[in-house]
This record gives sequence, C-alpha cells and structure tokens, in this order.
Amino acid sequence: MNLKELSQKLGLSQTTVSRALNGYPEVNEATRSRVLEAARRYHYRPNTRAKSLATGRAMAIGHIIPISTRHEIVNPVFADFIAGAGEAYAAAGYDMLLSVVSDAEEARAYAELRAKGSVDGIIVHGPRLSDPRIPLLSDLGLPFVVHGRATGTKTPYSWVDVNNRRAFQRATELLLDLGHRRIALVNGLETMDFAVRRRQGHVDALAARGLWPDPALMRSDEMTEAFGYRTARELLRGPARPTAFLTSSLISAIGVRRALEEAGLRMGRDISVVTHDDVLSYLRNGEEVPIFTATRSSVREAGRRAAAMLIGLIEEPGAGPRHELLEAELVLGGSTGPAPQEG
Amino acid sequence: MNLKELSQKLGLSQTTVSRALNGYPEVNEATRSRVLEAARRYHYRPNTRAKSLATGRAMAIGHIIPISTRHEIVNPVFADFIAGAGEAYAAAGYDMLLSVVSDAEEARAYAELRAKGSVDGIIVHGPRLSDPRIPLLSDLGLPFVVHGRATGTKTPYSWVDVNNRRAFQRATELLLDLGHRRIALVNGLETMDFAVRRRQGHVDALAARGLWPDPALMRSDEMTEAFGYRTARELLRGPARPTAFLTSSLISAIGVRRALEEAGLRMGRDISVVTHDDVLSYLRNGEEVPIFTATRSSVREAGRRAAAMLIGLIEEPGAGPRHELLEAELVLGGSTGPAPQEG
DNA sequence: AATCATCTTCAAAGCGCTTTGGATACCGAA
DNA sequence: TTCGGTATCCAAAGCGCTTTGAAGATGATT
Repeated sequence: MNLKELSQKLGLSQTTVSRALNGYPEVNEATRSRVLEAARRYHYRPNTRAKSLATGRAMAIGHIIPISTRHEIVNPVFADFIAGAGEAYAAAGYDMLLSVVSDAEEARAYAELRAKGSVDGIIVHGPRLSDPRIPLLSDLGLPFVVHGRATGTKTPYSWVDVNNRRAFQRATELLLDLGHRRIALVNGLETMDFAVRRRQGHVDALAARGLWPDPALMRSDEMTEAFGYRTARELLRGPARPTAFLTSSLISAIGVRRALEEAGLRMGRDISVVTHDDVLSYLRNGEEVPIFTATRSSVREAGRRAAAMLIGLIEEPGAGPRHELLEAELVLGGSTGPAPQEG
Repeated sequence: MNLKELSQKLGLSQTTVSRALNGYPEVNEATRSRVLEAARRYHYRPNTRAKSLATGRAMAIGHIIPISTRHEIVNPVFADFIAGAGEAYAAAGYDMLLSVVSDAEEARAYAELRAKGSVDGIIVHGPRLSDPRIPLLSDLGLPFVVHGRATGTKTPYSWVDVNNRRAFQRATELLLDLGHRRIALVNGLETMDFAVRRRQGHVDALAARGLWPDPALMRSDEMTEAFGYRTARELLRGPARPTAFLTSSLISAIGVRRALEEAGLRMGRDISVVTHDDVLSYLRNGEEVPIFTATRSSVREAGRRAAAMLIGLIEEPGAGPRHELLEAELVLGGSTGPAPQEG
C-alpha cells in the first residue's frame, strides 16, 4: 500500500493525504480522521527511502564500529551503548545504521556515509588522542557526537564522556587511604583517550600525596580477561609486588581475580582491587553487594545521552557544540580492604 | 556532487554516466574510463536513497535486537555476531540497519520495517520455542535467516545454528566418563530454543547411561555472572551437592567459579566445570590453555554465515530455505578432572 | 449582488537515481 | 547507393514521497 493507492481509495489527492498524515493544519479535521482511519486499516507506512529523498533527511544515524585490526576485538561496551542509543532513536523516529569497519578504512567509511546521504548524523566511538576523525567529520559538515573525548584536538566538537580522570583519582585516593602504596594500574590501550585520562587521574592522586608512580606497575593493553590475568600473575611474582590493583574494566578485573585465586590470595584481604564498571547488562558487578569496589558509570545511559544530544544537533542546526560530563560513582564492594602490614 | 552535476561536467547524459558507473556494456570503453576517472576525482557516490527508490532494492539488512523487558538485558553475544555479519555485508555492499526494540513490540517492528521498505532482508535473533516471528516474517514475504532454530515451527525457514544438543550431549558424556554422577545444568532461559536443545542433549547423555536427571540440579535463567554465582552457591550448600557444573555461557561459568572460590573449592580438582564458549573477542577462554573445558563455537563465524546466507536468499529469490548446522568443538581445559571419591 | 478572506483541496514539480524506448552514427553487405 | 546491424548515446518516464502555487468552495461583509 503506497500513498497513491491510499489516496485513490479515499478519493483524495496525494497532497491532502500526505498533509493529513503529517499533521499539517490546512486540512479538515473530518477528512484527517478519515485518512488516519484508512491508513490504520490498510497498515499504510510511508516508504522511508521516498520520504527521505523528498525531505532530504535520512532519518537515520550512523555508528561506525571500528574493529581493532591488531586484535580483532569488538568493544564489549558497544552492545550496551547501542541499546541506550537505540531507545533514544526509536523514540525520535530515527533508524540506526551500523558499519563494522576495520580501523584502517574508517575515514573512508565516514566520507562514504556522507556522500551516499544515508545518515543525518554520526556517533563516533572510541576516540583516540588527537583523533583524526574529528577534523574529518567537522570538514564533512555532518553533525556528530563523540562518545568520549580526544585530547589534543583543536576543532570544537560535541561529546558525552565520563569524568575518567576524576574517577581514577578518587579510586586511587581510596586505596591510598586504606594504606596501599604499591598500586598496579591495569589500564586500557593508551592510544585510547579514556585510558590516558585514567592514568592521569591515578598519577595525580599519587602526586598529591608526594608519591611517584612506578612505571613497572602501569600496564596497558586491550581490556580482556586474559590481559588482567596475565598482568596480575606477572606482577604478583615480581619483585615489587603490588598490594592493590586498579583496573579499567570489569572484565580485566575478573582476570585479576583469577590470578589472585590461583596464587591463593584472598581478594579484599590480601590484595585489594578497584575497577571501573560500565554497568553492562549481562555483566553486573554482583547483585545487592558489589563484588568489586568500583567507579561506576552506565554506558547505556551514555548511549542514551549521546543519541539525544545528536538528535538535538540535527534538529537545531545553528547551535554550537555541546558537552556532557558524567560523573562516575565510587561504590564500595568486597574487593577492598586495608593494606596488609609489610612482611 | 550528484549524477546530474557529474554528467554536466562530463558533457554526457545522466543515462550514459549511470550506465558507465554500473558496468553496463552499451557504453564506449573510452567514455567509461573518462566517467570513472571523473567520479573518482569528484568523490562521487550515488545517493543510496535515490538509488534504492529507483531499483526497489534497499541494499540494507535489518537486525532487530530484542531487549528482554524483564531484565533489560542485551545479549552479550550480539556484538560479536554483528561484527561477523558486518564483514559479510560490507563485502557485498549492504548496510546494516539496527532496531533495538523491547520484545513486546517486536512483531510490529518487523511489519514496519517491511512496510517502510527500509530493508531487503532480516536476521532473526534469539529464537524461542514455536517463535511467532517466523510465520509472521514468512507472511510478510521478506527474506530472513534465523540465528538458531525454533522447535515446533511448521513454516519452513532458513537458519544457521550450532548443534547445541550434540554439544551438550558430548559435554555430559565427558563428565560421566570422568566419573561424575551429580551434574548441575546451569542453562539459559528455557523459553529460548537453544536452552531447550542443550537440556535435551544433557538428558539424552544421562539416559544413555541409565541415569535419571535430577530436576533440582537443573536451573535456567538469563545467563549472567550473578546467575552462575547464585546457583552454584545454592547447590553447593544444598543436600545433593553436585560434583560438576555444565553451564551455557562463559559468563555464568565465571560466576560459578566465583562461588567455588568462595567455598574454598578448587576448580578441576574438587569440582569440574564445562561451559559453552561463544568465542567472544573480549572474553577469550584463556590464551594457550583454555581456562574452562568447553564446547566451542564462534558466534562471529555464525554471524558471517548467516549474513552470507541471507544475501544469497535475497539475490536468488526463487531458491528454497537453507540450513547450516555448525558443530561445536569440545576443547579440554583446566576446569575438569575426575570426580572426587564420595565422602 | 458583488467582494473578500478563509478553508480546503488539488495538480504538478522535484528529490537523485535507473531504465525503457528510441535516436544517431557508422560499418560492411547487398 | 541503399539497407540492416551494431555500437553509442540520449530524453523522458518512473520509483513514492513532500511541497509549492493555485484553484474551488464557503461564508461573512459590504
């Protein structure tokens, strides 16, 4: 059923039917309800492609999922972010267009999305330091929102981010307050902006107490379970054994826990662990009582916010860039305790 | 830059330029290369919406991500499946359209996707028993491929699935061979088809040795870490304590491990654990040596296969339904060992 | 009765592409 | 020379929608 057929059935012009459906005022209320009724009866839905051609708006938003070519890893955070964003899109009538692209081809993917006119805006995932995608998108003139920030970028841009520096500063302070002095940082890849900010927060907190960070205790890599395990095992066997771990993801924290368990150490008593928790739906940090003490910030909520922001940018084109900084909560779980006395 | 402008720059008609670009034979090779060159220089990309309007093909494939309204959980398997499917789409020039929809609205979402003409085909995720979506999609006449199967469905349909029954049968046999008799099944929600098949495999293997399944040892729920933990803790404290756990996901297995650890039990010695492993990129089952003994089948590969199958269905409309049954490997890890002697 | 403003409706153009159904030019064969 | 065939190219219609510009109907106003 298309507009032409529907209007013929009603004995009206396409113009009138279109107007009636789109809520224009210049149509008699009686005919409007006739039209609406008929549309419902025949399950009429305007063809999106035709509609966008006519309006020039794609009513779709692009997400480009970069796959790290090095490790072929999909960011686990992604599914929840999408779920949050999806809610916002559905409410506003937008579709979500996904492209999975190896990070080498990402720039081309953006330009293409633009040229093909398939989206009205873009969400940028996983920003790196001085991320080249930002000036690129800025040049393309396509509205976009970055999930995270990109230190060192001159171009103004819109973003939604967690206060990563503050979160890790607070986490470190907590561990220091508990008497820990040798804290291992099990961070994400430091090509990623968030990882650098987290390290900064950690180092700042140490510096505020006159402590120097030990480079041997700072590791960074793709945030897998295996990375957490491997790192913790190595450090626990090494000379300057840490009394606490600060990890960038619940998944690496689980790996750390595995190493502790294997070494016969009890988490929260022998060794403390604090992690960042993205509140992924399938990987909750315990139920009533959190397993891990954590800096907590829902990535799903971030998805909702970013999507809403982008829709705002699209619908009011004049407006300047927007920013939203989410604060992570610091929640206490069973994985932290006072530093054991030096043996 | 659109077709009109490009053809004006070249002093050719839109017809000729379009034909040149799409590889039609009735165009001089000299002019074709002129056209291709110009298209490259001006970064011309045909507008997708216009193209699909004209051809009637959307060049897009829809994925509807159901969010369980009960738990608001996004299937963690999803990101990897998408990554696999995305590769296939990119290679074939298709876009991927995602809708995140609460499971109550799912049927409507399909009909709408169809009526709006935004996709040429659909991938169905997470089929349930006698899933109503299958006859629905069949009626809509939109090509689709199911990731998994739906027992009890009369309508013929195309699917890509893992041999879940066989996998869990083999896993159970392994545990039986090791002398285990009280095996707990920590399954996914049994409204899901895969969970039922896994239970069947498990029960079949028991029956083949003349054993009756103990209902108290079979649990099923959303496959979270917390569910694994909670279940294991409960069963370990109960009267008929199991000597082995068979879990439906690595995530629940991690929860089980946490409970074991807490109870001071050593995995692989005091208690055995076998799990299904979807080979998620961010949650590998160990590195060289698997942590858990597991039935392994890459969900990313399933994504690739399902996408390729769907593209096939779209491009050769006459053909009947296709099926692909992937066998899971049974890999030995450190989590299994002989059943301890009865105390 | 004539005029005007207000409602209500419509025909047709246009969005950017593909594709049908010719045109035109050129070639060798009759 | 004429004709049929082939190789190239083009104008225009059409995909399903929105939107412009205009027209008809209605009722109030003069």
